[in-house]
Amino acid sequence: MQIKAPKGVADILPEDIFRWRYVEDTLRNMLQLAGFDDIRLPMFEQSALFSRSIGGETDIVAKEMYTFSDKGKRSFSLRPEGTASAVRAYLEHRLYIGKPETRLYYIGPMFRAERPQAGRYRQFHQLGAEVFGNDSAFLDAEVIALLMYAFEKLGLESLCLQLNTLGCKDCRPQYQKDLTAFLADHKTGLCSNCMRRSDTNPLRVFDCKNGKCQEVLAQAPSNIDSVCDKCSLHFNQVLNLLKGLNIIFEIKYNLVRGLDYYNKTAFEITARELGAQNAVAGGGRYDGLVEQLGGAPTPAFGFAVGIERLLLLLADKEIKKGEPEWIYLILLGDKALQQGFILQDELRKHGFAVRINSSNQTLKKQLKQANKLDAPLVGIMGEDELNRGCVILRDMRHGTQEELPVAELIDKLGTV
RNA sequence: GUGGGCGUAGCUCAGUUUGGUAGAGCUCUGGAUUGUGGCUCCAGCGGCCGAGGGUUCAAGUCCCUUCGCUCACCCCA
Repeated sequence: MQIKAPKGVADILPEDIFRWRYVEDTLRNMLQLAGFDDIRLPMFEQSALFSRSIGGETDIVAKEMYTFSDKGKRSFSLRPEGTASAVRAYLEHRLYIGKPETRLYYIGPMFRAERPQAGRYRQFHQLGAEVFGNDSAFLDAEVIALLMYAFEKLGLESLCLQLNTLGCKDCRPQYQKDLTAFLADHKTGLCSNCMRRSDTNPLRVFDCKNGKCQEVLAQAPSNIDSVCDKCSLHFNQVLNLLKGLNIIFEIKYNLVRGLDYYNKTAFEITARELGAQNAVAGGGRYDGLVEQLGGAPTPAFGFAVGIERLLLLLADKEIKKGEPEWIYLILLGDKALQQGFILQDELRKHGFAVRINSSNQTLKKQLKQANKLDAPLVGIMGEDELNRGCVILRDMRHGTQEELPVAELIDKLGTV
């Protein structure tokens, strides 16, 4: 039996790389416009980093992490997301020193041991961005707007921006308590799924499609009424700023994120076309996390974009490849092959991309191979050309060619 | 972890209902005479029909088991 890639883990093949580059470059450019710096974070961390930040009871930590121990007793985990690492690096290297705020972004693979399905993989790629040290609603709106702009540049339409406020450490616990108490009182009216959820993830109950559950929930305490004045003010400010930028959004009071560290603004950008796993980006504010991981109290806001999901949305889009100029040397006979080999070396040292055909086959066959390789230019050297110190330069796109001295080839290529 | 769908050539798939010699298109290789590619035409290579067991004179086809892929639940990017 052939060894295959693990379930949910995919090769990104050469023929698809240009699509990845297109998406990554577009997002990178957008982030650079807003002063984000690139950071490269490790792909595994001490397990405790994730359980402490994401939350030990969350699905991500409780059942989706790839955890292993090294030769000692230390437990490590492949990162299931990037924010925890970013915060860790921010603290470890004192990236806050000398700056009023710190803006970071990173891009790379994340790992979650879930059952794969459309848009969900065990190794997948995220671009994440984090801002530390700014508690203003202007930041929330700025970053969300930036992301929407990037998606617009990518040519994505019909995306849906959903927002919610999760409250802060002062008002959220009370709401959670109220809601849990309410659900406990009305357990009999709920479906089995919701009964389970009322313990594990109470807010999720609002998502239920069951009509009976919805009837019960109509009486439930509402999130928006329960957040404190400060949170409410912050949220409304974010909404107004977005409106001022003509960004269309909807408020989704049952939007809840699967990571414990979020507070206040939470958002998700979804795409109908994607099927069940329809979130292409998600994020929000996490003002308590830096402190929780041992730093000074530091407000923070961040998001992550799922690259594969973005690529799924762009699957039908024509993306231009950018065909580089290069020359394929067709060499007929041993002497020409020797000369061509040296010429290949010289051309590369002058910065021209070049490959020789060392098969010593007939001209016809070598031309066919040039065609299959999509060579834009071909240099032909046989006995005749060799004797005259010349080479035929053929443009494969137009089918035109000319003969010129080998010495002039380098100059000529510069002008093609 | 739990369900549904699907596994036949490198790729996309017929063939399974009703058991009877393994198929098509694309790709690939060679050819259509001399040192000029793409287009066309001709020929050819390529398969333990996912794997194992069972029924049968006979299994790609029917039965059981198993593995893989995929979609969905859950959750998330």
